[in-house]
Amino acid sequence: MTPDQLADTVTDIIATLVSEGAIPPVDAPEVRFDRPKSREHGDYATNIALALAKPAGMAPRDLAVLVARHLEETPGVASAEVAGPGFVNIRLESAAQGELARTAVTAGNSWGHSDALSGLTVNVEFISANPTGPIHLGHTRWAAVGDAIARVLEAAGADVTREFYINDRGVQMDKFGASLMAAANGRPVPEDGYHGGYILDLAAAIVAARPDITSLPEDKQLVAFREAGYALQLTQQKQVLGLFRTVFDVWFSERSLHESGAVERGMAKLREQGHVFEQEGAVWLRTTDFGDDKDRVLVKADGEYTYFASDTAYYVDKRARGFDLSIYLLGADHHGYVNRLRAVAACAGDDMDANVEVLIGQLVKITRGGEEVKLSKRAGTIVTLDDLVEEVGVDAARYTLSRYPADSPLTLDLEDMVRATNDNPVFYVQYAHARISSVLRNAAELGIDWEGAEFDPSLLDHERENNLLGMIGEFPRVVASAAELREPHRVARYLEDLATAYHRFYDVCWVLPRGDEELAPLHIARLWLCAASRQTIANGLDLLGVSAPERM
RNA sequence: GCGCCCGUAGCUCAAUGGAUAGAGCAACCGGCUUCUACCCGGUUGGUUGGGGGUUCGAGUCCCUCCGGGCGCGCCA
Repeated sequence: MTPDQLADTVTDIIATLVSEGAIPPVDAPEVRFDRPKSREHGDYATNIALALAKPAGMAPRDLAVLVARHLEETPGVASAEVAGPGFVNIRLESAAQGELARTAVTAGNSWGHSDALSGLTVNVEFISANPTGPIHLGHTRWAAVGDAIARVLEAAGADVTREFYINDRGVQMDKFGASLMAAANGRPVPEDGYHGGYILDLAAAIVAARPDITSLPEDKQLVAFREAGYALQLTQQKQVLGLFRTVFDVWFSERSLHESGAVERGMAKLREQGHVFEQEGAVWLRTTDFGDDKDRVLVKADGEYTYFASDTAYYVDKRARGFDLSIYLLGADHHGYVNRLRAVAACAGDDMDANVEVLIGQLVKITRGGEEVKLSKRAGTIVTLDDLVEEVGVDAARYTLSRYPADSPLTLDLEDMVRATNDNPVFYVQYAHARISSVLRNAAELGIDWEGAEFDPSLLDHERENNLLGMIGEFPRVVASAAELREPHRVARYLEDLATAYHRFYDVCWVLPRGDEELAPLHIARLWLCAASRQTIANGLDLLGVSAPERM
């Protein structure tokens, strides 16, 4: 029996109580069953009586007694007790609890998935780095978290598109080209250019592929370097992100917005909605109509489109492509964009609460041996995604970056990440998976067909088995809340607890027959529990883009 | 100056208004003559930055102060 089924049961009980006149008709709050921190409080607990007390005008404990009395009659429920100010604590019969193992194994790779967001078409845009340098650690948090958000949304049934917006237009591109040209000609890179060592490598690669490039006139040469560098850099970004298992469905070029007429279409859409005005020779969008602190310029007095014009066109284009919800993942240094992006949606005639969502993530502070490393592309002191993967591996990097809520500031020490490899929780979780895999391999070698054998879930009544089953039962709700809150770190934290529950079980409960011991129903039941644990860990790791090894 | 985010154990961080604020690391003590010890058990460690408020209940919500980060262009 799952906690959600318990909740449904209580919803029915409340409806019954209302129809019997035991409690006044009220809008009942959503029923939730949680796993209490202390097992003395049972397998599950609900605060529904406390939440219902005020609207019903009754004492919480009186309500709790009514609910508990009905719950005790529910099949699978061993006991229901009222505790504290009005909590209802439930104990399940071990058979009802043990059924969770069958549920998880039967569901397989879709265990934990739901249809909570089915029908929702979501565009998740993240990283969106300039194509003027490698993906660095500042972007890497989003490479891990953005992809994990996409994965949990998919698990909740949403139709998700991962999108990378390429800022390939504007003065930064020209500075990039100028830097490459200077480097190729043995001249110092301009003060406001890009100074990383990668510029020299890129310049050399460009010259090698096209030796005559440096004999072009300066203006043509700059464009040639810019375009060649852009192509190489973009390819490199795609390749590195692919290595990191973050694969984008769409790489969207800012230039293409201008070339395809999308900018004009976006402007037309905004004009149609009546939020565009002209002042002092410039064209403005009245974003202050929707909570922005100042209006924004779309077209400068000199006739040039602003970057903001691209942003608005991009949003309108996303809508035209059929996305119900556009999620933007931005760094804290862009939090000033939140109001204007929301206002853009509203100016386009959309609902800024429903159609757009801006998630702000704090920046990652990088230290090396306790000393801060400044991530400056221009100063050339960057730590790239490439470096990180090479040093710690994809699994450790992805996991470490996605086990913290994105809105909490994070300090990572590079030396720690390398040295503390064995202490990284990702290995703890993966080890549990490998350990279970080993047990199941051994079972197969012993010729035990646990899947085909009779499974008696009531045999799983050991305290550690009960605890492990309870953890497994939480998985679908963890996934659902991770999707709903856009917080995939919940999956990681959950997996650590689940791994602990498994290791504790394993420590005390022997799974396979020993020596010439005969195969008993308990062995079978425990193998089901192992298989359910493994399936849950594997599915959870997959949501984070982390591998689930069979051996370690 | 205005705005947003943050402040939890020595360190890095959890905790969807719920019961005694939890993990990992670090420190100390213990556990493998049968399924992976990358594991398990135990001990030490807190005025959740300070103060006030809201309520059955606040780390969580509101006000205020302190401290830190970031943002406030017809730049991109």
